[in-house]
Amino acid sequence: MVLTTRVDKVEQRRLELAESALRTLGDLGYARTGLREIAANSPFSHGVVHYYFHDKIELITFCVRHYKTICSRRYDDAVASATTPQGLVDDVVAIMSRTLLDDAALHRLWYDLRTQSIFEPGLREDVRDIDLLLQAMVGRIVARAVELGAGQALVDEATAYAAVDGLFEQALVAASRGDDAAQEAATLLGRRVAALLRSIVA
Amino acid sequence: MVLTTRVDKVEQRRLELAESALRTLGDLGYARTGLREIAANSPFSHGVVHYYFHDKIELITFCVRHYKTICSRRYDDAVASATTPQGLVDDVVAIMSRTLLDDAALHRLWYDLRTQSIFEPGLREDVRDIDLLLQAMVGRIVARAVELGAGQALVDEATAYAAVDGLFEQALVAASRGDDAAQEAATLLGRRVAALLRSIVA
DNA sequence: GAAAAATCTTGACAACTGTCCAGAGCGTCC
DNA sequence: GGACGCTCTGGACAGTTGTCAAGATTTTTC
Repeated sequence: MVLTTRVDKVEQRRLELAESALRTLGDLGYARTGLREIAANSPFSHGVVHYYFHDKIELITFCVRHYKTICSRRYDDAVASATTPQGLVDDVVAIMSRTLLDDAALHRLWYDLRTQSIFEPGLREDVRDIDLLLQAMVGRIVARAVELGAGQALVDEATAYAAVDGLFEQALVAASRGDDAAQEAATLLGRRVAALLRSIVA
Repeated sequence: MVLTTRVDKVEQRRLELAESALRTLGDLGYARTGLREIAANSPFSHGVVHYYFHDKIELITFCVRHYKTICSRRYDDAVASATTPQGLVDDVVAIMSRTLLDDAALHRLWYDLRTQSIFEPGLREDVRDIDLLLQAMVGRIVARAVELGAGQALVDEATAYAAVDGLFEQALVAASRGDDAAQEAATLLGRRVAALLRSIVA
């Protein structure tokens, strides 16, 4: 596709800047991330940010929206291909432990921005959208476990999501203490999510 | 106790400033809270902060330590006085829903600072201490439920804490959307924590 | 009551922030 | 070739930040 309209090129630049912003936010956190730092992690100078985005908030919002396209379908293959409840839990837990280690910056960014949304109303709607997407993701896992005969769901979708999410955030905080701690956190996360899932669908 | 040593007075000033910092941080969030704003919410001027604290980090750290003395014993009475598993869960859930509404700023601050600790190593140890304290708090609730004949614990203490904490954070984020949303979040939180507790100790 | 010490205010500093803008560089079209 | 529009740079702006220090004020000590 050589034919790139002007609109396409603009959208591509916005994506480039968003990727750079995601990297920077995941590294430094929202409180310490400035527009210049984001631009420094991109091929452009700091002025260009305001050429493609009206606001800092608009850029961050764009980032958060971009994030959801990366995350929310992560377990779909495992859900589709599982044949036993045991196998489903094993696969899900393996993916979760791996993404904790591989995509740590992305996850750090997500929890940071979700917390920021408490103080910054401009972020709330987008954060809420993603939360619902992630909740549906967990819901599909639970529903599939029920379908495979693991039992019945003892809590609703929102409760299951919040509980699993709590475990993931706990692991992410623990993983920030260093490489060894991250490895251990990933192992514990796997065990704990498995135990929890078996408790809430039985 | 009229006899106040010099050390006592210093400690009292540090507490006053910490209280003001807790208020400000809970209102504005870590990213938007400056030393001048903290001082403005206290009877002192901004320069005095560096008279009692070497650093901004030292002040924040002191705040976090102060926070733990407020929070970690919140459910002890309910745990001690409960006579049935049902009654225990009801009491705990009632306290939790109430503190979500009454101490929202304090809880906002806690989740904000815990996330900041991912990016700011200077906060990690204190945050970890509090996390362990809160975990023990949840552990006492679960252990008491078992003691009262609710069944056996299906997950370990850390898992139970992370799951309940996930529900609480979910409710806090939802509560930030306004007064009506906060009321609904408190109700849902109660129902969900009760359902979760009954699932993990059965 | 004077001297000394502790406490607090005020203003300054360098560094940083988000935002904006004048102009340079560029390719495209008449 | 000249004019035009899109893209990007780099600097400037007003405001904020954490930090510090000189001096005023209060409290303590002798």
